[in-house]
Amino acid sequence: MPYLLPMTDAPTLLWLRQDLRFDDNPAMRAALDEGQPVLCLYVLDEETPGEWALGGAQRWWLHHSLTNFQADLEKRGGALILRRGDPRQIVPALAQKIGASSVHWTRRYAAWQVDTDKAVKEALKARGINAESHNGGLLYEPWEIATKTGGTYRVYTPYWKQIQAREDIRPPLPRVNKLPAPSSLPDRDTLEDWNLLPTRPNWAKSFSEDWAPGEKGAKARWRAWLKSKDAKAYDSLRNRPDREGTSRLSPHLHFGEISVVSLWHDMQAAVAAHDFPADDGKVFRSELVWREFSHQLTFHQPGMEETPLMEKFSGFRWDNDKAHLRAWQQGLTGYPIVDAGMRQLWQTGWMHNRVRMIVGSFLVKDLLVDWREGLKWFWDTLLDADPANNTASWQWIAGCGADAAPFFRIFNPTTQGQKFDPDGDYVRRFVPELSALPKKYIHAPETAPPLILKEAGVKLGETYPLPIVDHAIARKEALARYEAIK
DNA sequence: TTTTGAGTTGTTCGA
DNA sequence: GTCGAACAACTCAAA
Repeated sequence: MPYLLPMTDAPTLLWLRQDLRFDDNPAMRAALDEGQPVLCLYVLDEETPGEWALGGAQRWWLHHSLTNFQADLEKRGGALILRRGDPRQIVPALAQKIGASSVHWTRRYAAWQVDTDKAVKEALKARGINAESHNGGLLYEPWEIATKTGGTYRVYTPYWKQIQAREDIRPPLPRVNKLPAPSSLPDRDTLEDWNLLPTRPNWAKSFSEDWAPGEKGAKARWRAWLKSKDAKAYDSLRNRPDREGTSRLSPHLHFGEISVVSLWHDMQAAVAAHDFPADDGKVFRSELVWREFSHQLTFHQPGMEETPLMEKFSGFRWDNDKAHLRAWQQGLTGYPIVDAGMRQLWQTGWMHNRVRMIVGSFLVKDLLVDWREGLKWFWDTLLDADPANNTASWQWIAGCGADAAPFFRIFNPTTQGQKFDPDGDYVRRFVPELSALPKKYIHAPETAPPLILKEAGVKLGETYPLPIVDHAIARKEALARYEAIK
């Protein structure tokens, strides 16, 4: 029996990144199956060129997620070593120092992440240490889903059809309940050393009202949402920012606090038990597959964060007006649904998906600001900022990505607001200066009669901005710019 | 190889 | 107010 082996035997190193969980964790399971004590390592990489430094919002999440993970790990007899620096040096050096015979980790798929992992693997092999990476983040590896001719999918629907037809997603692995650490531990940082939490000002102070980082919080949210009334009308309510129509699991999924494989099977089981409508469950699973689709694109299209998938877009003429970008970031565009979304992002670290599309379309097509500016802002402010999802979605809304919207599809921020926030509740919550406006005018305050504005305490241009651009004019200009690169 | 069918998330115009 | 057509033609995937 492996656990009877003497503790002096070579330990195993488990290098954790975006897999901070004990349920269905293939890398953790494999490390445990080595039958030796396991040392867990997390490396904060702030120096590798090309590696995107963690955004501000995600630093807050990581602090809490690691705190909770560490506590859960210690309950299981385990130990977490925190180190800061370049993993290509730290991982092999630490593995050698503790005399590890093997190192396990969960794969990541953006080009620079793959490069880092390759370098770590080579350095370990050069030292005679076994290195194994695992799929713990996706339903399928990016190379497992191919077209009939062996190519990669650039259109979502056939990709989704193939996954539906396969029905070979692996069952979840059992939860790890014990993960004994070696008796002596190497030097390590403390979380406090890393200064991940914002101070002066503490702009994240309200985050904890909305979020519970960590595996426990992820599971609680998933279970509660699955039972909720709004979830069971997912197909229609997922588009309503004023309702609890979406699962809000994205930050948990990003940090690997919950497994996408578990979500898939849980949903299937809920449908089979008649606890969840089959059609809505299918739409939810197709959203999980959108995440897969973005990850396989990132893997097969290195440089996607910078380069439009459709080459002709390289010549697009942007305005990149700094004042417009700033107004968008601050939620002061004069379009209530846009401003509500941008303020939700700032206040809660998250934005509803429908509203992400509206603000994205507005930035790119109404303000003619380069989608990469939007990508950067989201990277810094979103708790769920993910290289694959964030990049693929910005390219999609800009019209230059895979399966992108046709150029003439330009969202009208007013009608989108009326359609998806029909009573204006979402706007009232995040744009309080408009909260007294009747719903007829809540999405277009500039059309309200003076008396109505006065009664609602709104002074356009003072308490709330006039629209910074006229949508009808901006739309025509965007179409002309697209015409120029055709 | 060539052909055929189809493509997340929309808006506007005019009958 | 509602509805269908036009937007403009391109790329992808499969037969």
